Amino acid sequence: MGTPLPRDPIADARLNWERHGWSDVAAPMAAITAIMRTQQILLGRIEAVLKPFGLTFARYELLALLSFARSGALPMNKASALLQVHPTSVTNAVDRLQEAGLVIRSPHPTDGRTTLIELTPEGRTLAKRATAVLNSEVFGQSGFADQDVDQLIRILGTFRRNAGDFSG
Amino acid sequence: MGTPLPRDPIADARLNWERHGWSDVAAPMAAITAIMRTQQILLGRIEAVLKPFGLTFARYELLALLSFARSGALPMNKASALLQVHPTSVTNAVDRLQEAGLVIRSPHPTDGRTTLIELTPEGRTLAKRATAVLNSEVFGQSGFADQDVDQLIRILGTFRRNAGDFSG
DNA sequence: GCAATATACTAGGACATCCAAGGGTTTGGA
DNA sequence: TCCAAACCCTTGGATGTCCTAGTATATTGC
Repeated sequence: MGTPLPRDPIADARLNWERHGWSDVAAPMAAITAIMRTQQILLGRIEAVLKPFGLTFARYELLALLSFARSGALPMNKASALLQVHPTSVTNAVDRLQEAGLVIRSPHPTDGRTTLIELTPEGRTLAKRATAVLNSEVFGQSGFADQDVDQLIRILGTFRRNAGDFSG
Repeated sequence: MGTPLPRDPIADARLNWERHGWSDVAAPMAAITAIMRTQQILLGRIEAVLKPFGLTFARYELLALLSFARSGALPMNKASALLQVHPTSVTNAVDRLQEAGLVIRSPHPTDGRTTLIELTPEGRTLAKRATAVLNSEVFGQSGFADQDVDQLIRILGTFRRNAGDFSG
């Protein structure tokens, strides 16, 4: 997984698709496979940057989300919806963040079913520090040209809307 | 995770970034986050299609890779390199595919360290059937416009090359 | 008012990914 | 020739994701 391959494996897969008579879907196959691989590369970079903070991307995302909430607190179901992950994934992340003293669970004032996740001062500080490093080490050096960033935002935004992520 | 949100959470995150004075990296942050989410959506669709076959995407990828190898067999380390995943992930996938009778492990004829993964007739048949459904249900209905597919292949191809995936 | 339905969170299980470490096989330089 | 270094695969552990099911609380409708 270290040395670069002599050929692009995804381009090769596309050629294989075409050779087998699936030319009509070869291009989307290649695009989708490229998205999978790109996500893997980016996630690796992000996790490497967050590791010194004792954070994973899943935990960081939750921390960052809370840090932008005015009160520094959110119901778990709201966090699940905004992060677009399964509720059990939020439970998992909160468990670990709570162990680390970065968030606390507190009961919802009016709805007994709901649990609020609240940022602790330590959590807020760590979120700030982690964001600064992510900005400089990952987002600031994404390797995408500016106009390509715009293209990605447009293309993937349309895709996500069509997939039912949001209606706006 | 079912109902569409009223607003695009990634666009909101971008606004938050800009509000906090990180405008210079807000766009790449949004693009990268969109890639993460898009991958999640696509993986979900793929897994749903493969589930009736008793396959996951990881196992399918290995099966497909083998089906394109002339001999229907590949060394594990080669599969690991081409699929760009950790060797232990290949071990895991092969274990399960072997239990299902879709591949068999065989010793390398000259190198005692190497294990060959070989497609069984059942494995080859299943790969073919699964590919047909993936083509029609996922790749053929990706939701990307044709020119956007080309853009994605170009943008992500450049990114992957710069990230060291391949040198070609 | 009370039962039926809907919602919120958590527990347990199946999978996948990576890392670290260990045992076997080859290769290559002293 | 021979031993150290490199390489290949597997095991064990930590994390994350999702699904299914179960418990508790709210809401709805009769």
